[in-house]
Amino acid sequence: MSGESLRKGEQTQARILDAAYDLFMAQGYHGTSMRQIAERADLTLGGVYNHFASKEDIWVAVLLERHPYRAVMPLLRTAEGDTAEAFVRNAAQRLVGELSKRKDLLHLMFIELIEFNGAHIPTLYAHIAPELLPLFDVVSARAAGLRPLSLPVLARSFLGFFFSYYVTEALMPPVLRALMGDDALDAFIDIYLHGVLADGVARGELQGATTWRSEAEMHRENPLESAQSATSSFC
Amino acid sequence: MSGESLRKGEQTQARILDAAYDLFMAQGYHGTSMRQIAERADLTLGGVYNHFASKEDIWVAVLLERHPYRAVMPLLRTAEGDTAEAFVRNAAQRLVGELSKRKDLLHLMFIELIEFNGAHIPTLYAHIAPELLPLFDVVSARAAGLRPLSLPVLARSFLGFFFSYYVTEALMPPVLRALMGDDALDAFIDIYLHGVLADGVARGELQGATTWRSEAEMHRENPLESAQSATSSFC
DNA sequence: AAAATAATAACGAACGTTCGCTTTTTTCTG
DNA sequence: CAGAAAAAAGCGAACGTTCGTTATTATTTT
Repeated sequence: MSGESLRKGEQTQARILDAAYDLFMAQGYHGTSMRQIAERADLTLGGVYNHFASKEDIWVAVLLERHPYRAVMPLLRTAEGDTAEAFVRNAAQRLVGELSKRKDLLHLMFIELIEFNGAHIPTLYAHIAPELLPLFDVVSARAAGLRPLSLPVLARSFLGFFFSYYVTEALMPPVLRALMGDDALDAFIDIYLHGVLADGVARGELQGATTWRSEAEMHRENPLESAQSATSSFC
Repeated sequence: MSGESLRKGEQTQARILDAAYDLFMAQGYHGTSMRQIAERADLTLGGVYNHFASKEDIWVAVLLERHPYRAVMPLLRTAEGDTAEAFVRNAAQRLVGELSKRKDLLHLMFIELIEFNGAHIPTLYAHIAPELLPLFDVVSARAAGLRPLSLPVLARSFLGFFFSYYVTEALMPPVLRALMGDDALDAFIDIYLHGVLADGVARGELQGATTWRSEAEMHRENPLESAQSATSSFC
């Protein structure tokens, strides 16, 4: 019962981080107490302090160990597709797929931003910087099919565009999300690849091409009734 | 000294909301105490409770009164431009301009999401639903120049894409942001209008067209050194 | 036997909220 | 317009609870 197994203390430490992660995600940092962490880790309050000196130390450990880059970067690094379009499609689907499976991933960063004003972000980036650069190489290998945008612009627009898929998922009124249907991601990818303008169209099939004009006209016909029905479905 | 002026209690109530808003933005909901709110509103702790029954009531009042839609929707409703492209450009510049001037706008929604799990979002949308629909009409009037995407997809991609401009502004390592330069927004708009693919290019000048390939190759030459220099600039 | 880990109990401080009282403001009335 | 009556607003202290943290003591693991 030794050798490859973790030492007792390391197991407990991992249990504390597990408990803290779950609670932070559900209630935020200030909304979570040390007593809750201790109880969920099957430990007494005092016992926790044998492994972490403070509550904030627990947060930093959680942040460094569970930050979303850790989960997202391998997905992007191994994305498939020879052409730029196929690669972007695959990478976007992987990214959003993972984000929607694990809605907590970005949550961690938002807690850091909101409750700490990003005070630990420099520490975080110092921790993951070595993993960032190989990612650039993957993108640059497919650069031939892309317009000559700068690498930071590309990275930021790609991540931002599909991160926003997650954010709007949470922020949008349910009734609007329902109108969007299940192929919303395909429509997002399409916009990212080809833009919203109609000028250079005729690039093949367009998913998400619905009867939206008639919807809008319906709104114009009787805006008040639409507003009221929308209002009621919000609640 | 009466008539058009506010009653005394309403002034104080507004002062409480001002104070609470500032503190919530800086420290989050759970990170802010009623005593801090009282002090910043030049009031005693007990006095606050003459105007709000609880701390959470203050939060809801702040959320309903200061939510970003209130500031953003008039900007979009009065955006100019006859063609779809001109309109999108103008609307995006207005949106991001306002977001970067007032970095707190989205913060409010994130606090709601993180510290309350969005418990008040239905209330919020019930509150602003009547303002949402006129916005749809504005977009549908310019629909001719856009590809036939559904209205919700258009709304979500537009807001999401440029909201993400704000989010990545806060999340990205400073060294990457610096690489992007000041014309990053123009590049964002361009991507939203025309996409990232090179297939339908030759649409005129392209801002942000830098020597990014050489940068990437520099990284490939000596990845470790780049990583270390990047690491050091993070801190 | 030594070192690491856990439990117990307690600390002072801060939390949201309530209370009784005084002062100010508004409204009613002559 | 004055002044009393009513209502609203503000104060200061205290409530009971929970917070993060820390000693001290007991129990396991090495």
